[in-house]
Amino acid sequence: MRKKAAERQNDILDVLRACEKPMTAYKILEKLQVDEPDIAPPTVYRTLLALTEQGRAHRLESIKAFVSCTCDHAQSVPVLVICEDCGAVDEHDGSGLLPKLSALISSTTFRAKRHILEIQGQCSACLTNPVN
Amino acid sequence: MRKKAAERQNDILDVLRACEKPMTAYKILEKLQVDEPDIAPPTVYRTLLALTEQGRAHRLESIKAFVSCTCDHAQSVPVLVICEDCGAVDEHDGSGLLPKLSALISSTTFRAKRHILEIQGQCSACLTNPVN
DNA sequence: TTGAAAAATGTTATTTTATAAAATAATTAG
DNA sequence: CTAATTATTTTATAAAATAACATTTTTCAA
Repeated sequence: MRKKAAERQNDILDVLRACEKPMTAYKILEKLQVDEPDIAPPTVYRTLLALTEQGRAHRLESIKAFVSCTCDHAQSVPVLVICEDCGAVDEHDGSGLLPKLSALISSTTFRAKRHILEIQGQCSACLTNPVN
Repeated sequence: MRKKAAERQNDILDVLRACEKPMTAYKILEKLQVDEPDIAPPTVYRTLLALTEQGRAHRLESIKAFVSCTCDHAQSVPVLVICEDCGAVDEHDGSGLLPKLSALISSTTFRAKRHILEIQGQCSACLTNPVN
């Protein structure tokens, strides 16, 4: 028996929501394989592609991992804030940055399709308690 | 005979400058191996790390490739604009975005170390001439 | 000097991430 | 129904990155 794409997508979103830290594709794969041992990498990557295209999940390019979207899925400019120490990721809506961003690049001549905004550093918890 | 790090860094910058398109670590490796067949991946990655830390090169996280810096190497917020069609990359200084960015994230409680800003889309040449 | 400790670089091997291509199953149009 | 199309899975491999270890160079105190 094989699963419909939508069902698979929900499975993976469930996995992402269950861990509040970002997960790599292969970590997700491991989790899925607990119930369905025969799942292979392409299934995970295909499903993650669908989820990110829908805006229901985000790919953290700089750390090769995925999180579920916690903001408005329709927003076009997610700003992902990554703590280097504990790995926690916080999401913000960066649409307010668009005017400045467009002004910066020659926006009359470049058609932007995707904005990638990631910020790496230390979250307050890790600054306060460096043991983390 | 082995090379000093600084010399190696210049070699790799030369490679990056010679091609105006972004290069992956392994493409760079291939170029270097023309003259020095025994170079291995870690040499390239170590050198690229030094170059990016110095700001002399940038890593395009979303396409796993590198370009030489064409702006002020000291700038902290490079905005890298990537054409999906022809692969060309344009660099801008995004320091002007910092106030808005800081306001967006809870900057009092998060200490930002690195900003990653990449924009994917179509450059004017590819919009005009879709054959590219 | 010289040779022991530290730093830098090189090498081997492996791990991690990602995808191409082939195979199979489901769906749909006739 | 059943052939054609589309979607999904499987197998196998490619591509990217790094861990661990080995070697060379440098530094500097004795």
